[in-house]
Amino acid sequence: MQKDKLLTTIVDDHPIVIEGLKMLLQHEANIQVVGGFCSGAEILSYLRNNKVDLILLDITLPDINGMDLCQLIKSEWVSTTILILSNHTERSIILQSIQNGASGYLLKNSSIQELRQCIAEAIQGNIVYSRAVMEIISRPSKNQLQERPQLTRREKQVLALVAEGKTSQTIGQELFLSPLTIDTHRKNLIQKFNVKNMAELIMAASQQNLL
Amino acid sequence: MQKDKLLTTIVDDHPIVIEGLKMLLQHEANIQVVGGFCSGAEILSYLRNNKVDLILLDITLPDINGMDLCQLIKSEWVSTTILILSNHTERSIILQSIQNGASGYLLKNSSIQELRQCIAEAIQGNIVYSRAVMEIISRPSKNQLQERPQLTRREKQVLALVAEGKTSQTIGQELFLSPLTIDTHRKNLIQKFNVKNMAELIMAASQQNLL
DNA sequence: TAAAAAATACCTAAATATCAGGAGAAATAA
DNA sequence: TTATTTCTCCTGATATTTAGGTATTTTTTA
Repeated sequence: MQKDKLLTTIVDDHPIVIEGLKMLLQHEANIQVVGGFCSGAEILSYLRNNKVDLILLDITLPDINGMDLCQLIKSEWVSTTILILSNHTERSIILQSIQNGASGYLLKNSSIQELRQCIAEAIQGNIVYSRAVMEIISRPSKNQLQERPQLTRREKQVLALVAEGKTSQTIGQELFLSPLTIDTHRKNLIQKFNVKNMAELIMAASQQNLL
Repeated sequence: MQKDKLLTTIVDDHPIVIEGLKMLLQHEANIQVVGGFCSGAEILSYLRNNKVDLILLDITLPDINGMDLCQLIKSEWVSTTILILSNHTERSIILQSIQNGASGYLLKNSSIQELRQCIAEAIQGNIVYSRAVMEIISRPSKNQLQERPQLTRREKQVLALVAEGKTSQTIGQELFLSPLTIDTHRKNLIQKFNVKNMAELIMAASQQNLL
C-alpha cells in the first residue's frame, strides 16, 4: 500500500456494481479501493471515521438520493472528490448533481475504457462527463428542456394527493387545512410547472418522476 | 478447466455489471464464465458457434428486450438455462419472463449471497426468485392489480390531449367535434379507469405507460 | 345482413377548479 | 436579528368538469 494512492470508495445500491467497480479499479496504479456501501447512511458513517479521496456515487439509493447525498458530503468534506455513476439520463439530474458539487457524471452503460479514462480525469481535478452524458447536456430533448421545479414540502404533499384524484375539500380535511389553502398550493404548483391545469401538472410531474 | 463446469455467460448492457458478475462467479467451483455481451445480437452470434449452459440475462438491452430474447434463445437452444437478472420490478415483466422460458428472476440489488444461492439453485434445474421478486409476485401492488383498460382510438386521442392540459372546448376544436362529445369521452375514460377525475386518470394512465 | 360497439351530440344541475388579487403568521436562512 | 421563504386564509368572479341521463349515426364484427 503506497502513501500516495487515492483512497476510493463506491456507493451503489447494487452489490454487483460495487464488485464490478472494485475489480476494475484494483488494477489502477494510483487507486486504492477502501470500501463499498449500499446506502447513504453507511457511507456517511464511514466518512466520519475514515479519510476518503474519491467517491463513486450512484443516484438511486435506498435512503437518500445521490444528488442530495452529494451536497451533504461536499458540505462537510470539501476535499473529497465525488463522481456520479448512474443510469439516469435526465438532464436536470445531471446538472443538479454538478451544481451540488460532483466532479463529473458517468452513465453505467459506459464502456470500461471510458470509465477508466473519466476516473483518471476526475482525479486530476477536472469535471468529466461520459460521451452519452455530453450529448444529453448539449442537445436536451423536449421533456428534458423544462427544468425540474423546486417544490416545498407542502406542495409535494398536495401534489401527491391531487394525483390520487382528491378534491381541495378532501385534501384540506386530510391535512387539517382550509380548502382555500389547498387552492393556493394548486395555484402555485400550476405556476411552478407552467401548466394549465391539474391534468397537465400530473403529466409533467410524473414525467419528472416526482410522483 | 474441468469438463463438468457449467459454461456460463452474461448479457447486460452495463459493462460494469458484467465485470462484477464475472468476479463473483470466477470463484464458484462449478462455473466457468465464457464471456460477457452487451447486446442481443452479440450473444446470439456467440451461441451459434459455442455451447453455453447458463445465461444471466438482463431485461434492458440496446437492441431487443430480455423477455423476447429469452424466448428466442429457448426456442433454438432448449437445454440452455436462462436466469433473468434485472432492475425491473413489474409483475408483468417477471411473469412474462418465466412464461418465455426463464428459470428464474433476480433483482440486481440482491445481495451477493442471494445471487450465489439463486444461481446455484437454478443450475439444479429449479425455478428461483430473489426475495424481493417473491414479494412482488405474491402481493401485487395496487396499480399492478388493476387491468389495463381497453381504450378506443378516440379515447386515446382525447386522453393524450387532456394530458396536455387542454379543455373540452379546445379539444373539440382540434378534433372538429362538439365539446359535449369530448365530455362524453372524458366520462367514459373515468369509468374505464375507475378514477374520480382527470388528475387521477392521468396518473393511472401514465403508470400504465399509456401516455 | 343483423347485432354490437364506438362515436357523436345534447340537457340540466351541481360540484370543482381556475384566475387575480391581497395579507398575516410561521418557519428558515443569512 | 433581519430578511426571505413558506404556509396560511381570504374575497369574488369565471371557467370547467362531473354526474345523471337520452339518443342518433357510424363503424365493426359475428
